[in-house]
Amino acid sequence: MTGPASGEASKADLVHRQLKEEIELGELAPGTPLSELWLVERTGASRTPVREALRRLAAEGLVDLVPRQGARVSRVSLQSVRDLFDFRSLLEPAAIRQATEAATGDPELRRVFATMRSEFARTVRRVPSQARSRAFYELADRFDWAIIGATRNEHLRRTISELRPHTARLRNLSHVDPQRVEVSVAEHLRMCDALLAGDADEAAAAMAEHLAQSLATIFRNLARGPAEGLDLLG
Amino acid sequence: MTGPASGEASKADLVHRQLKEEIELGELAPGTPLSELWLVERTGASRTPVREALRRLAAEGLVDLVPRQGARVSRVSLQSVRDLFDFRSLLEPAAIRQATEAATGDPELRRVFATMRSEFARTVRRVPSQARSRAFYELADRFDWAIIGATRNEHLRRTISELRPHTARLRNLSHVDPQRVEVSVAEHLRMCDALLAGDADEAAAAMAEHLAQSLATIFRNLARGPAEGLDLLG
DNA sequence: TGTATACAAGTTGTATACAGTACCGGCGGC
DNA sequence: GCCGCCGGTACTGTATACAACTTGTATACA
Repeated sequence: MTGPASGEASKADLVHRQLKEEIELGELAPGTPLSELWLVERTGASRTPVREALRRLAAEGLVDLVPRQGARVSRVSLQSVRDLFDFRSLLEPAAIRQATEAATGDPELRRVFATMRSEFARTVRRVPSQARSRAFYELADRFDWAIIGATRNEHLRRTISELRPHTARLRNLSHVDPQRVEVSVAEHLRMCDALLAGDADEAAAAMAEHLAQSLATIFRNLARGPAEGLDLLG
Repeated sequence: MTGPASGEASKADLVHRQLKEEIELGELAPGTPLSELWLVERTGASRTPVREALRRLAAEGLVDLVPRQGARVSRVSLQSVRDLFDFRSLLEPAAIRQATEAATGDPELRRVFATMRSEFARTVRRVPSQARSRAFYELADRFDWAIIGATRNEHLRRTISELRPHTARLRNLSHVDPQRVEVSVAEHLRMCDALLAGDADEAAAAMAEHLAQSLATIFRNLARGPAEGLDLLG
């Protein structure tokens, strides 16, 4: 077999997606060596698509590629976490600003966010605390994607999208803080309210606050508990 | 020959760099089809490194890659220009802000920018207007790189760097406006002064103003003159 | 014992052969 | 005359063979 069928995904796409997911979930821990031959055995594809997948992951920053030496799952340092959140704090407030403006003139989009707002509220009220964090993160993901989707600027959209796997990985590598979920729901409600009210400044401020709180929580947890899979370099 | 010598660049790197430069300079016009075989003939490398170079260029947005169809030099629309400058207006003020803060505590860095400031001033005073625009753009490039280099945040640095080829290409595809150069020098002087004075807000404002003026000039020129190599879709 | 060197294993970088698809032309039917 | 079918061509996607480099280890030597 050599060519992929008509509209289907190429093997390079499949390998790329699989590895990306495994890195996100932490199944492939930071620092894990990724030999091309090993991935060939593992995925069933040949070296060419494996190579392409690795290069793509390297471009996204999920893999560190040393020229004549090989690839490893990229490591996570305190500095990299700071950098990530600083950068998100620059981009995502701008994105929610654009989304707010887009929603102002688009009833359909408003409905989407209104629905999400009620879902956030329900998450706090009705979902048992056991399953709450999972439900919340799923919902928060959808919220983020809705923001991204409502972002007009192509570059902004792409750049934020490429940051998401890093954020997700960070969440999966560290422990979930149940208390954090409660507060984070409130932050999302604030964002929804501002967005639905058409108040772009307030929405942006709410997003900035949300990111600052997320970062603070991560750092608190790291200082307290063990840093599973994290390198404490910075 | 198969492996690259010790510290040398791989063929994929070479092809990538060569194509990037040709696209930047406009020698490969937007929309030009880039068949792998054609590039093999043209560069002397085999398909594997050529493929890798194409994928990399696609990731940078310099090439449009249609799955079973091939690659073309990416097209430039009015919308893409707007998007590019809107995005730069988000990133680069933040970058010069960081650079300003970095320079405050780093005499060596201050010296670099001080030197550049005087070079900008000299460009206006002494360089004959014939060679002025070339000298100016070279200097402006160095200025931009200095800003990028002084940027602490890894993501910010990388993202701005990836935007630069697009900006450069735009400049090379459109006609240079000698009047614009005069004004742009003044804008750069303002940025230098603010940076050296340690006034991050003013530096950021100056950068925003500079970008807005650049965009306005481009649009004015496009409305007036012919749009060489540009698709007027947006 | 410490250092330098040669060897071996494993890895990536590259070239190339093969398989399957999309596009383009001409031809026949309606 | 127009539309749909069909083959040829050129291309991409994939697999694999080969060459060169890097690293680690064992050995010889000072």
